Amino acid sequence: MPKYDINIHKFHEKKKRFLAREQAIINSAIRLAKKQGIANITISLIAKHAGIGKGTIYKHFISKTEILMRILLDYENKIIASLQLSMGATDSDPFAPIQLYLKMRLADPRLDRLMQQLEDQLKYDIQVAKSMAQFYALRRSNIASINEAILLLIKKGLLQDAPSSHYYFSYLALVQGAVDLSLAGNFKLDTDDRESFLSFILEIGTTMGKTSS
Amino acid sequence: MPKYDINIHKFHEKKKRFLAREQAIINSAIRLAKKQGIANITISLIAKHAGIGKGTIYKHFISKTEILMRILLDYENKIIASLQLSMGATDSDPFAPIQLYLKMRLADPRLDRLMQQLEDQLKYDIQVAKSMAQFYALRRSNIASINEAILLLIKKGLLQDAPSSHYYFSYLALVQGAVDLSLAGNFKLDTDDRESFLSFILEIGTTMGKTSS
Amino acid sequence: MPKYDINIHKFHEKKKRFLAREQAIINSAIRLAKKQGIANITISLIAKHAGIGKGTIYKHFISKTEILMRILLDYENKIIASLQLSMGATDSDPFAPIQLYLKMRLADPRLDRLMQQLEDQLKYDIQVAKSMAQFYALRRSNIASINEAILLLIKKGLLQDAPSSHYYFSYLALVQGAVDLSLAGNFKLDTDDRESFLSFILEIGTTMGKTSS
Amino acid sequence: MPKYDINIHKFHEKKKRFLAREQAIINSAIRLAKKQGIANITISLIAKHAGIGKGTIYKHFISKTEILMRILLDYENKIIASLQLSMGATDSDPFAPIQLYLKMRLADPRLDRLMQQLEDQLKYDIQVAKSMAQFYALRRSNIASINEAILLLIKKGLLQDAPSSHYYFSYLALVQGAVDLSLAGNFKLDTDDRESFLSFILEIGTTMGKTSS
DNA sequence: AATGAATGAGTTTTCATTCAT
DNA sequence: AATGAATGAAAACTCATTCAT
Repeated sequence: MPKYDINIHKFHEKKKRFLAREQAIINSAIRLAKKQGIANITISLIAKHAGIGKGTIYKHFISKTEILMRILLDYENKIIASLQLSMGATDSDPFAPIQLYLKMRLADPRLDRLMQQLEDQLKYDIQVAKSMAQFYALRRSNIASINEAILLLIKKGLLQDAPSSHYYFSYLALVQGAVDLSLAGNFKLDTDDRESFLSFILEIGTTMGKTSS
Repeated sequence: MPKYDINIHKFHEKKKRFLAREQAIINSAIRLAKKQGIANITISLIAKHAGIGKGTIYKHFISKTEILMRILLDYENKIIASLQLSMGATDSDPFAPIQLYLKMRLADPRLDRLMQQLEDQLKYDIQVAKSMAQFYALRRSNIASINEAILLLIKKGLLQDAPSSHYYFSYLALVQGAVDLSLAGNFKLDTDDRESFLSFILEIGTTMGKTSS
Repeated sequence: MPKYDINIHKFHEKKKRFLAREQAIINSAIRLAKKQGIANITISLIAKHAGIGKGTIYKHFISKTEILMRILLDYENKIIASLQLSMGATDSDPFAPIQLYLKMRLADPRLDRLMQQLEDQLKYDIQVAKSMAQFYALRRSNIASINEAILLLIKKGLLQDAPSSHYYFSYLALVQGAVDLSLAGNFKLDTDDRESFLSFILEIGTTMGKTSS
Repeated sequence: MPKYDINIHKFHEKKKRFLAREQAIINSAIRLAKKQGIANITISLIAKHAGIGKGTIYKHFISKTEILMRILLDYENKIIASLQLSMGATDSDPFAPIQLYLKMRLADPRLDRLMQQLEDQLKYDIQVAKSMAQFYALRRSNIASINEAILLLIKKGLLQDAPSSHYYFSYLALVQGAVDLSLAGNFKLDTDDRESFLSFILEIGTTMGKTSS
């Protein structure tokens, strides 16, 4: 193996480790934020839990706010990626995009809630105004995809004709609400109840307004 | 008028002013938190907006956390009061408690969201553990009321027989979701759309599972 | 004494103490900077030496840089004030403004040098760009005053006709240099030598280019 | 060519490259310090501008302070070297050492000012106390040379009899001042003015106290 | 009783220095 | 030998809380 190959290999190794560490920081931040609330996490804490030094975090993110911003963007990006994938396969199952979207957001309710709080917090931060604009662009794109899927269903006669925004909003209302409930501070659904409840919601979500064909 | 009457009068005046000031502090805190996020409010800011000195706040609350706790408790108390009132009148309209609950929480979505965030933040705070226990007791009481109303509806044949918790959760899911949507950072519903959407949700919320009698 | 008089009195007392403390901060900063170099002073240190808490400093100045900026501006303002005063009295002694300027800057060479370093450091700081512009305006005003005094001397035949800027620069060169020398790290002038040297410089400064009338 | 010759050659090559790199580091540091002030340069920045890695700098200097110390010493050494050279040739032009000294320090005013600031900063640093002692020894040597030149001039009747220290200080005063003025933050001398001003200073510097022979 | 100046514990952030590769 | 990612000590800065007036 010639020398430059070794170097390229090493370079890639390094890059991979760098990215892995970046992810470790984000994961630490998410885990801690989910566990004890955004208000109660510090850079020191994130570093300690990621098993790295405080300074290292600033090699990856220019500020604490940037970390939070990144988490929010990653989440929305992940959704957009999945959604666009399933949008290409509406022939086999025209309900797929909507179900996928519901599932993704219900998969980890605590995480979904965290994103909501991040959005609320970062909304007022001038420092990340540009990134927030980007975030809202992604959000709009996701909404557009869902609307497109709904219009297709209406066109195919699978849903009653109504403003797609009403369907979209109703779906989201259910989902968001289900997310919130899963967290409902106090009385937790046990695993079985939870399962049955979520499938109940999913059923409502996908039958609501369905034509009785 | 004897002297002690004057004193009693003065005392009441004082007490009234004291309570008014306390409410002013809370209102300031709520207004600011709704406007710029919990993360971005300080005691100084609250004091300034309430038109009083920073030190005065500590005559009313022993800590910043206590203020937040108080806001959260007030909200839940307000709901429980209304709910218990309407529970006494299920003869005239057995759906009334449920509709009331939905309406109260949808009345000011931003406020409702604020409460969610307060709950999330205070949940981890040992300092207010006792008050949080009290809060959860209120919450449980509210859930019990709703469940009671649902069971009544089922018993009257107005709802299909199903675990009342499923109904309760579905209602809440819709409400919570509707709240979140009303805030959806980015694309605002204009006033008309908003009206029609909220009534759409209310309709779903109160017809969902209704027997076709 | 009526009540509002007491209040006004108290208000003034408070204000006075506030300003005194502000000056104490600045004095601490100057003393420390003169003693151990700008590079080696911290907010904590300044606070400790001023006998106050760290946080208090931030009630008076929004950042460390602002303190430095303030010191620089104060110095230039003090010079401008004196200079403008003596500009009004050129009838009795037309050399007065120049001598005054020389004396002021030679009065505390270490302080003068500190100002030089502050200027060099703040020059590159965007944060205080506006204040620096103000500083340069003061500086220009001082230069103008000196030039005016020189032109008067030339007009009165007390100085040979030459570009006033040459005189001005030469004066300043001497002064600046004398300042620097007084500090010359290593071998200090003892008090007597110093006296005689400074009067030597002053003499050169005020005779340089004098007509032999 | 025998093998050890090759090795010796290689060794010299290496050594040369090593020294070149060292100079590159110093040059980078100087360039940056002149451009944006001592307070605003970091090791990372120096490394980047020298086109090498941060770690490499520590193969050459044990600390950042050492780099600064080195710059200061290099400057003073350069002056001493030139000065001693011209001291050997006072027969042809007895004013030569003084003129040389003035010229060297006026050649790059910004650099000269940098040295002043370095001196002020390092003066308080225990870490380089020994090097500073060495620096002051060089400085004393330079002063001695100048004094010697002055005494010669007086002995030759080319300068009025006066304490040589007075002449020395006056020269330095002029030079230092001229340096400072050349930098005078604000209003820059344009190239022509600057030329004429510096020669004006040089003239004063070398005629001041000259006997009218 | 009300105030807000003063405080310092606790955060974020910087950067010289180390060290594994 | 050269590198730059990782580090953490040290600095700047914030803000809930106290307390003299």
